[in-house]
Order: sequence, then C-alpha cells, then structure tokens
Amino acid sequence: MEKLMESEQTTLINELTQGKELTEQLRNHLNPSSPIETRQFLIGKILSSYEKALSILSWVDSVQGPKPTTNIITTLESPHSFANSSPRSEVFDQDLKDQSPKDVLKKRKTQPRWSEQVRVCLGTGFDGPLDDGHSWRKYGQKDILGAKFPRGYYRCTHRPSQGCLATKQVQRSDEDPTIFEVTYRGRHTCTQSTSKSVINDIRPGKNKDHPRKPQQQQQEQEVKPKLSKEATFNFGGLQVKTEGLDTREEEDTFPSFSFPYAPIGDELDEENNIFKEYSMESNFLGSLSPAFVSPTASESNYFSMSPCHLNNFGAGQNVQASESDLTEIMSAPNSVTNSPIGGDFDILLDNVNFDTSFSLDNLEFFG
DNA sequence: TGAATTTGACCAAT
DNA sequence: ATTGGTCAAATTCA
Repeated sequence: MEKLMESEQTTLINELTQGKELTEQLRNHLNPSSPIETRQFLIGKILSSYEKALSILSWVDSVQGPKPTTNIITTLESPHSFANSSPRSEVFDQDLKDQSPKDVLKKRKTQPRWSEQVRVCLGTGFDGPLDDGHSWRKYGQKDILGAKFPRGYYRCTHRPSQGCLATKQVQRSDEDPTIFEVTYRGRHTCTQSTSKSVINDIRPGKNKDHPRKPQQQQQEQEVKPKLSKEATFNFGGLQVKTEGLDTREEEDTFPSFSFPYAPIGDELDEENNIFKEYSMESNFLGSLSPAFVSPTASESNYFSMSPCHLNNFGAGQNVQASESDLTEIMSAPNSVTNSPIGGDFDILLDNVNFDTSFSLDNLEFFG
C-alpha cells in the first residue's frame, strides 16, 4: 500500500470515510422504530464502501505483487455482517492475471472469472430457482462435498452463437431447501435476452432456466444429507448466512471483492473502467434497495431475503410479483437488457456519473 | 427433428 | 487421491 497512486488513495480514503459516516448513520437507526429497510440500505452501502476500498487495495496488490489479504476479508466477512440485507460474497479469482485468451474455454481455474452469489428464498409455491432473465443451458451437475443437493452448472445459451461466456451455478441450500444459491461467473456479452418476456412469463414449468422436471426435482431432493459448512439463520424471512466457512475458496480467491464485469486479458487497459464502473454501480445501487441492486451491479452483490420482504423493496414493481419476477429482480446480475429496471439502469449507468455522496436521504423513497 | 438435459468420464487444482 | 468444473454422447423433450 506504500505506493498507492494518488487517485486510488483518495478514493480509498473517501470510501473508508464514507463507511465510517454510514456506520454512524446506521447507529442512529438502531432504534426499533427505524425501518429495517433503512438499516439494510445503510449496511449495503457500508459494505459497498468497504468492498470498494478493498478492491482498490487488492488492485494495488495485484499491481505491486501478491500480498496476503485474506485476513482483511475475514474480518469483513465475519458474522457481524448479520446484515439483514446482504452479506456479500463475491469472489474474485486472482488467477485471472495469468490468463491467456486461449485458455478461456478450458477447465476451472483457467477461465478468468469473477463470481457472485445471490440467494433466493422461495417460500411459496414453486420449489426451484427461477428465471433470471437470461437463457441458460445446463451443462453439468455435480454432487458437492458437504452439500445435500447437487450443484447445477449452467452456461449462457448464446455461448456458441455469440461467445457469451457467462455461466452460473445453482446450489440448493442445505439448511433451507427453499433457498437456492446462485453463483454467476462472467458477464453476459450476448445481446439477446429473455428478460422482456420473463416478467410477464411467469408460468411455472416453462422456465428454461430451471425446468421443473419431476426427474430433475427428484434428483435434487434425494441426495443424501451431508455435513453442512454453513449456518443459515432466519430473521423474519431474511436469510442470514455465515460466510467464509468454506476455506478452500478463500485460500485462493478474494472474497468480498468483485469486478462488475468479466475481466479478460489486459488489466491495465481496463483498470480505469473497472473503478469507474464499480464506483458508479456500487454507490448508486448501494443507495437503493437490494432488490434493485442486483440487475445491474449485482455482480457485486450477495444478498438473501425472502420474497415476503420484497414488497418492501419492490417500488416500481408489481406488488403481485411472482417468484419468477422476484428471482428476476434479485438474481439477474448479468442482465444486459434485463428487468425493466436493470435494462434502464445499464443505460443510466453508462451515461451518468454518480458520485459517492449519492444521498442516503433517498432511502425514504423506499421506506 | 432440432434443442435441451442428463450423466458418466475426463481434466485441473489441491 | 480427492474434489470441483467441464465435456460430450446418450437421452429426453417439444
């Protein structure tokens, strides 16, 4: 950190300062009368600030040479992030540095990737993860050690035609089978999207993403129980999960850090873009409901909440949102033209520069 | 009949 | 040796 460039240093200080201020604001909202949404937003913003700060540090690290950073992360990922809204759990693979474009299609660990996790609590009706606005093609399923349910591997349907490298993994929660953890990797580069129809197309069983085939369902549910590595708690529908118990992942990755895009190749050329985009998204969206964060920036989000809470966040959304809708809202990080919000935000974010002082007063809007 | 899914094998990482 | 991620042939679906 000794050679932080000035701009990064300034940004770092700003972020940490902002984190401090936000924490103070949060303290003022600890009284029970304060709406929980407000606290969630504050926590989300705090996390964004810290993550951004960490991202800067991490970037400096990557430029100046490897340094242990996991301790910092461990601190931030501690259970203190009981944060009702969303303990983030993004993972950025540091091995992207030694990528050559040729390796992109190879096996794990050789593909440049960032990942994110989105948790979707489906408490009603269907018991499967739902569409997130993109069409995915399942290419594998694997029993995962320590998990009751197999993990599904999906890649973008448009991979062959458009070379879209977005993938996702869907893992049903051990603790609560109604919860699916979706880990996305890679940003969609495809231009096609099913998003427009998704909101209206809520027919269960027609979901391309997770068709509810009896066969498949049975597979998911009949896997023998194994030891769980995580603990999930319910706070009135909000899912809070203790992170960081999977040490394997932490050892070679950078939890809590993310790039809002799929970095490929030339880091330096994109560094400005990284921070610009990250800054805009994290700050702007951090000011919004978690439900809004996902569609665009969502690559930097890991949140878990029950659909029953979405009405609190779904301003602008149909109150009668189906689970398809909810999933769409919550777990469509890679959307290009995704949910009504997501698509618009992408445009907005491309043209508007939100500074870090985006007012938290806007929270009232969602309260 | 083309597209999507399933599933065992393969490979890389640990 | 074990595990997670991917491939690809076989199978199923629409």
